[in-house]
Amino acid sequence: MQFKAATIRDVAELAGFSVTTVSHVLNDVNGKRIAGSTRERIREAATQLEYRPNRLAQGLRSQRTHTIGFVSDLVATTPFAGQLILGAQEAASAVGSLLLLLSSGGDPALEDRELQALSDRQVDGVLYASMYHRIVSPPARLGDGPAVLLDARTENGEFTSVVPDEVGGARAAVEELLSNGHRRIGFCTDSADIPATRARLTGYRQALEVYGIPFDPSLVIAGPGEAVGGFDSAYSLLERPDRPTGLFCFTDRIAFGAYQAAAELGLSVPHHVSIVGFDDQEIISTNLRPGLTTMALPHYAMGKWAVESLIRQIENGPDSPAVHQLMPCPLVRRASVSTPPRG
Amino acid sequence: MQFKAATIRDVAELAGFSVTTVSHVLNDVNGKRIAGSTRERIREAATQLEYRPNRLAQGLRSQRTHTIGFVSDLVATTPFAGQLILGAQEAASAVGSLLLLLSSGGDPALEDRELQALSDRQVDGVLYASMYHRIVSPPARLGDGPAVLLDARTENGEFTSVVPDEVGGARAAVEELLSNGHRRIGFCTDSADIPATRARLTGYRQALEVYGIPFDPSLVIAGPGEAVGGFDSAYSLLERPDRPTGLFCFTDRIAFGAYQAAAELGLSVPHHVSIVGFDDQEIISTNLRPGLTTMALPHYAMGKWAVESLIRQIENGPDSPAVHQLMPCPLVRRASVSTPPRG
DNA sequence: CAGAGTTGCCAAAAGGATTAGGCGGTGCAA
DNA sequence: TTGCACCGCCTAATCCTTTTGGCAACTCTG
Repeated sequence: MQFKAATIRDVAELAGFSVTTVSHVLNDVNGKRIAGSTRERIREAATQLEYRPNRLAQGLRSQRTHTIGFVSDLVATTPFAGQLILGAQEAASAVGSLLLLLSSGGDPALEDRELQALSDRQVDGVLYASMYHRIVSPPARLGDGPAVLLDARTENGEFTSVVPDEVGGARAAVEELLSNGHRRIGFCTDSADIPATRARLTGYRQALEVYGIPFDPSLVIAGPGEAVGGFDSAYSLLERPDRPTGLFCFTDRIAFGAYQAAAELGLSVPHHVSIVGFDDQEIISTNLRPGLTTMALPHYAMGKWAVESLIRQIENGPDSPAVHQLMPCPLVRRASVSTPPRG
Repeated sequence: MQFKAATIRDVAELAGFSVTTVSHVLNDVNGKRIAGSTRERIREAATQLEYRPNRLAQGLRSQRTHTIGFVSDLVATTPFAGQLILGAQEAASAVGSLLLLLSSGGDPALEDRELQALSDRQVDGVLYASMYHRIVSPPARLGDGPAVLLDARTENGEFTSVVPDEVGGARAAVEELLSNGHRRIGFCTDSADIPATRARLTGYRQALEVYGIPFDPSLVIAGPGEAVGGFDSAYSLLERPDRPTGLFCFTDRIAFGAYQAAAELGLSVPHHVSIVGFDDQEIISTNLRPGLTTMALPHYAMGKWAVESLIRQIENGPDSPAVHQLMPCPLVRRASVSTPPRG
C-alpha cells in the first residue's frame, strides 16, 4: 500500500517526454497523433517502472472514481446477502469498479449519513439493497446521483429497480406439481403483507387456472414465516382426510416445517406428499431428506443486473428513465416431488 | 453525488479568510492560534454551505483514505460471511472508515490483481478473510501495507490474525453435556484435515479429561461434513447397544443429520439423546425441533477485532509486531440438551 | 525606542492525474 | 517566397485539500 510507487512524472522522465504525452499514450486518447516510437518508449518506461495510475488523483481530476456504493438495510444478516453482493461485486470488477459496502440496519438517519459518506467519496453511483423484496422509501439524498434499487422498489417507482419475478416463480412452482399429476395443492404461505405474499398467491392461482382447477381458499393457510409456522400450517392441511397431495411452501423454512409435519403424521416425502419450496436456501434445501425442490431467488443475477444498469445510468447521464426489471426465478429440482399416490 | 458541492474555497470566500485558515480551523490543527471570532465565522460559513471535505482530495494530500480493503476467498458464499463483514463494517464506520469489498473465489492470480486494485486506491490497510478457519498463504503483495488475517493464519504467523478459539469452544460444548450428567459422549466430526477438526478434537479430549473420563476412540466418527455425513456417523453411533447418551457434532449441519438419524432410530432429542452442535447456523439451529444447543462462531466479534487491530497498526506505523488473537465461542443454549435417560 | 517574541493569518507548494489550448516545424500549393 | 494545414508534443490550468514557510503587526522587555 505505501512505499514509493512510480508516478506518471517518473514515467515521463524516464521516457523523456512530457507528462501530458504519457497520459495521452497510456489512456489511448484519440484525436491525438503520437509517433509510434514515442508510444513504444513510453509504454516501455511504464512497464519498467511498474507504473499504476493513482486512482485517487485520477478520480479527483476526472470526476469518476470507479467506485460504487452498496447500501443495505441488513447486509449480511441474511444468508442471501452473499449472492446479492457477489453478483454486484463481480459485475463491478468486470468494468474496473469496486464496491463500497455499508449496512444501515434499517435506521433512516444512519442511512442518510452513510449516503453522505459515499457522496464525500465521490462514488459514481449507489446500489440500495433490501434483503428481501420490499417497498422502500429511501432517503431523498439517494436521488442526488445515479441509483438502483436492489430487491426493492419505491411506492411511486422513481428509481430503477430489480426484483424477483415472484408471480412467475410461484406459477412455475405450482406447475411443477400440476405437471406431475397433482390436483389438490395446498399453499402454506406467510401472513405478512409484503409483495412476495401477494405475488406468490397470484402465481399460485394463475397456475391453477391454466389447469382449469377452481381455487379453494381452504387450501391456503397463512402463518408466521419460520419453520414452526410451516409446521402448523402443513400439519393442519395434512391431517385432513381430503389432504392435498402437493404442498407449495412460501419459503424453504416453511417447507422445513412441512417436512417435520409430514414426518409427524407418518407421511413420507415425496411418496405421500410432494413439496415445493421457495428461496433455495441451500442449507435447508440440500440438507433436507429428500432434497427439496424449490424456486431459487435470483440474487446473483439481480446483483449483476443492478450494477450493469447502474453503470449504464452513470454513462448516459442523469436523464435516463427508470427501468423496472423482473428477474426470473429458476426451478431447482431435487427429490421432493413425484406423482401423487394412487387413490 | 454530483451537482455543485461547496469546496473549502467557497467556505473561505464566504467567511472572508484564506483557505489555509479554514483548513486549520475545520481540522482543529493544534499549534495554530486562531482568534475565537475567526473560528466562529468559519464554522458558521461551513455549516451554512453544508461544506463537506472531498475525501478524494483529502486522501490524495494526506495519504490516508480512511478506506479498508476486505478481500475474501468466498465472500458471501457462506452464511457466515454476513456477520464477519458486518462486524468489520461497523467497526470501520465507528472510526470513519469504509470497507472496499472484494472476493477472489480463491484464485491466487485474481487475488493479486485485487490487492493491486486496492493499492491503486490507496487503501489504508487490508483485511484478508477466509470463510472458514484456515491456514492460508496470501499473495506477497499483502505484506506491502498493514494487513490482518480474519479467520485464518499463515504457516509462519507473519501477519496479525484472529481466529475462533476452537479448543475452548469444543471443550465448553462437551462440558455442557458432561455437566448435565452425560458420561458416554460421541463426537461426529469431519474427516477434513483443517485446524478446526484437530482443535475441536483436542477440546473434546480436554473436557473428558477434566471429568476423568478415559478417551474412547470408537466414539469418534469422522465423515464428510454435510448433513448426510452427519446422518451416517450419528446413525452408526446411535444404533449401538451401548450408544452414547450425548453427541457432540462438529457442525450444525452434521447435527442436522444426527437429528435425522435419531428420528430414524426412534430416538427423541433430547430425551434419548442430547446433541450439541457447532457454528450456530441459525437457519438450522433455530429451525430444528427441538432447537439446537450449539457453539456460536464469533464472526461479528472477529470482524470487529480485525478492523480495530488494523487501525492500530495503521496508526502505529509498520513496526508493530504480529498479534494472534483467539476469539471465544459462546455457548447458545436451546433445547437439545437434557440429562441422560435413566438406566 | 530598538530588538525579541507572539499572534493571526496568508501564499504557495504538494499530492497525482487529465485536458484545453498553444507553439514550432514540416510539406505542399499558390 | 508566402500562406496554410497539420502533425507532434508541451505548457499550464484544473480537480480539492493539507501543509510548509513566512510575513506583518502587535506586545513586551530593558
